[in-house]
Amino acid sequence: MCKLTPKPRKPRADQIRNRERLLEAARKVFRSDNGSLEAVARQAEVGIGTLYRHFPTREALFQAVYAREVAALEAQAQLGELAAWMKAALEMMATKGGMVAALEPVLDKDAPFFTEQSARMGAAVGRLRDQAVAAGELRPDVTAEDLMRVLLGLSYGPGADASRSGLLLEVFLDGLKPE
Amino acid sequence: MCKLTPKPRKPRADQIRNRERLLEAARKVFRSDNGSLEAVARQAEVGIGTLYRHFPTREALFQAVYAREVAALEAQAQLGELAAWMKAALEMMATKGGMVAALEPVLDKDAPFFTEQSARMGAAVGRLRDQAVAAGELRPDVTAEDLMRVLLGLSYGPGADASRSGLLLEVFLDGLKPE
DNA sequence: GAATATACGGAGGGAGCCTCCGTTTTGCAA
DNA sequence: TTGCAAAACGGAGGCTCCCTCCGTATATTC
Repeated sequence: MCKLTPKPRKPRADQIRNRERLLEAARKVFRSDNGSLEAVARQAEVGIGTLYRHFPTREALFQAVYAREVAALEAQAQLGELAAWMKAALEMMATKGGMVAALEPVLDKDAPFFTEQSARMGAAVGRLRDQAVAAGELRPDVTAEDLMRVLLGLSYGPGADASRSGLLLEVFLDGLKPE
Repeated sequence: MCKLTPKPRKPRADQIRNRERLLEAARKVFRSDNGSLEAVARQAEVGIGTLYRHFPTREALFQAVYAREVAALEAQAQLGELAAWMKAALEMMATKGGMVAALEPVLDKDAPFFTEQSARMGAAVGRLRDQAVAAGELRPDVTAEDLMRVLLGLSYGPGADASRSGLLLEVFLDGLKPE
């Protein structure tokens, strides 16, 4: 009388367990190792096939791992302080190297589909940015994507130096004022 | 009577020819393909072993390919205009994706040896930066490495968008003024 | 034209990516 | 409980890339 959908089965226990193991392993491996997916599977003591079934693409795994970080940044964005938010985001990226992975998809124009994570992230930043523009605190020709790009650029790639990126963000924020 | 060194032989013709082919092939492959070294060798119609003999590491190949670009930027730096130079560098990177590879080594603190290319590049930027500081046009707390970092960050990695990076550099340069 | 230093090519071993499918486990109904 | 089909598991296997090593080919030199 209740379930009109075919047959809702309880998810299997091993499925849940393995997913958890994989996420845990991925966090470790992404932070140190070269980030090979096979290494993640090994660390999780799970077959490589299992990894791919849970997370069909590398992206999917990244997204899942850093969903929590995204949520935190999203919450922080509620406060409505653009400059403060960018500093917090930078901080987060500095301490948690892999965090950048969560930002990437937002910027990838070619992404086959806008995932929920990146959509939420993008929306949060967009809101912040719009408020700042409305308040006359931000050059209107700078978009939310631009802001993400800079954050990513400052903390990503070879030569990224956490001890300097704070200063560089400062410089950038200075330049962001209109007029 | 002249050569005290053992036996100076003329370099073989095929050696020179192959080196040229490899550089040409590398330029093409780095710009489009995934940048696999095997692809470079194939494109050059040369054995993989030959590639490795000429360029023992990926870095070595990159460096050779972009040595000319570096020289151009170095020349441009002679003009002594920091802002103009950064714009030119950005432009170059936008049109020639692989150019970033030439900048990377400058930023890599862990590089086992400071190559000539990166040393020249670093020196050129350092000079520009010092002049700008002396002229009171640049915050003295920003180093030459910082400048490179930003250039790299704006044009490198996922989401890099040549059409936006010009504006972002503008913003950054605005923020660079002291006071 | 021969000798020999020099360069060439690619086989081969290691590793990662991803797919596919036979085997095992699990939830559910009888 | 027991049985069974759905769901999940694991890893072999086919592909590509990385890099080394060494037998073969060739340009220079005498």
